[in-house]
Amino acid sequence: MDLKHLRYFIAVAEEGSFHRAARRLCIAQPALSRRVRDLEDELEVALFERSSRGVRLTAAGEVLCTEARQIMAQLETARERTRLAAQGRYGTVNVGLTTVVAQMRAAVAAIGAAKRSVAGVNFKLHLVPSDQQMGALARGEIDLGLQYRRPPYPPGIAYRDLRRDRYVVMVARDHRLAGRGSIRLADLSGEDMLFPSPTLRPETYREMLAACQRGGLEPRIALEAEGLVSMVAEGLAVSLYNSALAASAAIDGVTYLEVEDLDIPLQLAVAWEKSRETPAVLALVALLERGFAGDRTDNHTTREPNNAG
Amino acid sequence: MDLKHLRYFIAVAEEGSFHRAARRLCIAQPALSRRVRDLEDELEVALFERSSRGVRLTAAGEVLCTEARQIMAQLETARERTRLAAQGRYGTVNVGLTTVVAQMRAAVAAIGAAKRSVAGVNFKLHLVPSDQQMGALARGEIDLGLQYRRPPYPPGIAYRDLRRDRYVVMVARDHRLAGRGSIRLADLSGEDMLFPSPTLRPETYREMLAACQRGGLEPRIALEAEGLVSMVAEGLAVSLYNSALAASAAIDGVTYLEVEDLDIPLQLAVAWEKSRETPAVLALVALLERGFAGDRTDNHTTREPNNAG
DNA sequence: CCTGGTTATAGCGCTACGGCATCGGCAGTC
DNA sequence: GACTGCCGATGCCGTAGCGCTATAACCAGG
Repeated sequence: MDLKHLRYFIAVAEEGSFHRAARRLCIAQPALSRRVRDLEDELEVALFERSSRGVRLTAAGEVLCTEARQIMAQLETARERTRLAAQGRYGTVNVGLTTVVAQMRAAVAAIGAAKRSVAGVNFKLHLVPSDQQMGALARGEIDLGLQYRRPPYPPGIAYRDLRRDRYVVMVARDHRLAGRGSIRLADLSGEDMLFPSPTLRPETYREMLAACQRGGLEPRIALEAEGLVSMVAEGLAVSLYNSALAASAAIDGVTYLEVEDLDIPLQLAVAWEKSRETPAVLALVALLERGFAGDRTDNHTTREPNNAG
Repeated sequence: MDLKHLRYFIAVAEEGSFHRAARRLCIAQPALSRRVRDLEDELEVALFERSSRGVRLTAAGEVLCTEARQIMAQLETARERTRLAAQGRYGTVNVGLTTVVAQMRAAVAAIGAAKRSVAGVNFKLHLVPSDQQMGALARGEIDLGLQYRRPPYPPGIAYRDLRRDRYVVMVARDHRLAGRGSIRLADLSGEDMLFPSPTLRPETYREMLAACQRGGLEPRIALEAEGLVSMVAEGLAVSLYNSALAASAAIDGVTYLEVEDLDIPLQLAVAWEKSRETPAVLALVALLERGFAGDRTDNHTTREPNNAG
């Protein structure tokens, strides 16, 4: 079954005549007769009742006619959508984000804005851990990755830094340090700590350990895990925490403290593979940049008030 | 855009490799490369990112792939439905009925039963006056006609008689003849009558007039129209009426009487064009025959009680 | 009976497609 | 670092499908 055959068939059905249809299609009538006959032979179904003064659709022909019209329409939309997709104005953009980013209002808001502003493009979100995002980008599993990461990036990957955050320390509300507002690393001596895992996140682990030691702190690692607020609330440990999430994570029983001498920047960035850079991707990048424009730099200096009780 | 191209494209997309796709399609790899390139040239869009170790869909390719798959699926259903339609197990059967038939429970019930029993077939009803049904059948506007009619039928038309009815006389409830149960034509002398129109229904008119004259009645024609029950109720005229509808038409203020010496049979029949006879048509015919099996013959002898008060 | 309309059939030429042989690029291996 | 496989692209040739013209067969209306 060839599309040309269907086109021809529709023309004959609409004109009710091989002659007129042939004229409309700009081909000769015999050729048209043959092609329609071919279609009937292939389907083993009579599509027209022929008479000496024109043709009429059979019941089967009637059905095929509506079906064929639908197929033609769908073909047209396929063409259209493919073209739009090439311009990044249609299709699906797969966005990978870490659990931390997924909890950030600004990031989610920017994606929502993109969805509305780039009509026809569906942004599909996937939770992808930081350490897997570059691989996922390379394999094409995601088109865009949102994570906390600093250069270097692998070759072929483009990125934009969006915003810098800092580490704070999350402690139980009745902890001896609660209410201090800000501390130094050395103040955490003797505390059980939640700490990045050296196997899951070796870079972060090394960096963090080095920073602690620079600040005169040999951390006592209670658990190689992060973000377990309930453990902090129970007073089982203190935990380093992303300042961007500290306020929203400050559930009952915990509060957070600034750390004056912890100088590890947390860089939120968006990355994509240059070869898969489409207008839709760039649009989302631009929206993200705009969404985070207010807090591009580390806002150590403009610290917001501690919301601890 | 050729279906063959789309098939090829889908194969390459699914296999992620021209070589493997070519093997699956049983063609050589170079031919496949060319055809996919043709498709890309036509759409002016890159569908694959080629590398020395395989290919990967671009965003546009991703979109076209899902679209193409849908088109293929729809093509398959088109094939399927066309075949089914040829067997009369799919599609639309246009049924023409007169207003009188449309008021008959048994006819409507049979069509409903057909709708349920022949899944996939949609029975579409059209009100078509008796005198236009043969033309509509010939022009293919309807596939099946239900009307009161006796042979002869035009050539090429098949039919089945379904049931015979008779004429009764509808009179106002306070009419001098009301309560008589049955009368003779001569009893209607001097009555104003509703009578078939000689222009709209010449056959019926002639037949009816002849029958009246045979019965010794020279009808006084008040209006060339039928079925105007409210006129009868107001006592402005009496009217001949189809016995099948007399009971249901006996609204407040009217009743009906048998006419002993009016021997014009009312033959309910279903007709169709032999050349457009499909299993769906035959199925509906069979269901209609079954639905009317109980009253195939004129039931003059088994007259049901007059429901007039 | 002829004329003008319809669709179907026959024979010819071109285009598009598929086949084979080969080239060029990249990765893993010895 | 050359070698070997595996990949997609390119060049060239034969063929099958499609459209063309000419013509037949059929039917209705003048």
